[in-house]
Amino acid sequence: MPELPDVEMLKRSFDATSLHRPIAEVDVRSDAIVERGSAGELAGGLRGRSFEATRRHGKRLFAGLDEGGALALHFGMTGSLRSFESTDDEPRHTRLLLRFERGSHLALVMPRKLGKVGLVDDVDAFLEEQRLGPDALSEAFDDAVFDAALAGRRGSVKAALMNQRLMAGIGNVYSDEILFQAGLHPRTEVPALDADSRRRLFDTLRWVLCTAVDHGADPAELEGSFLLAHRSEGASCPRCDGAIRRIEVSGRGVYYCPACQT
DNA sequence: CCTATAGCCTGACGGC
DNA sequence: TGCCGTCAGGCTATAG
Repeated sequence: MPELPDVEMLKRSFDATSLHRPIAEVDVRSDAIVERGSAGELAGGLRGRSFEATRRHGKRLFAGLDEGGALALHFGMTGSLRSFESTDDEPRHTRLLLRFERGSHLALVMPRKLGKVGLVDDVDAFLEEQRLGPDALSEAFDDAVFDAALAGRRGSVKAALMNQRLMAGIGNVYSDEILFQAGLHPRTEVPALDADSRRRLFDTLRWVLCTAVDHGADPAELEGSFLLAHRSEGASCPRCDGAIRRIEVSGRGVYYCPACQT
């Protein structure tokens, strides 16, 4: 699930359920997903604290703590958050469980343990250390920055869009969506784009991400003109009704419409 | 700098 | 029903 629009939704639900409540109990169920310190240190650093505000950067979510520092969340391929009241409602595959005072719980649910959680002192320093590019929906990421990110690249446009060091937030699904909306074939190479098409690609990228966020990153809500809900071999193209195809590009499954994307 | 590949993990799904 | 292969919305390390 978790690319930029999805993580934005997770941020909103975090904000709605889990701010300004002292954390009474921390249960780390999987040591494997803890980074920068041990499970014990993570639990110790959270217990008694409360979250004051969250910040999203690309696919990452940071929950700032009342006495400084932040909990950094990375959702991997299958991570999400669930808030619930009764212990009986704890979801399957809970890897980190927080119990707040006054009863409510927050679970980091992650069937495949490909994500990470950890404590960071300073979010900006962490982003720099990880060498993450600008968030793809931030003000700082304008068409000039996009152009600069692509300058001198030899590989595919898709790989560039998904490169978190160039721009943060786009993964396999949304890169497919952007290419579909831009009418570009998934194997299009960066040097094949002139200034005009780069500009159009940038506008498309912003439009796709904004629209996805506005519609709750929900495939059902984006049904109309989006490829998102048609990611299977032979599905019908939402634009031309032709057959969607699946090909392999650098080890990832790519869905596209051979008629619309040339 | 860039690509391709394997690996990390686990579950869902389809075919036999 | 059971077993097996394939696929899955991320990312890193490695080799070329």
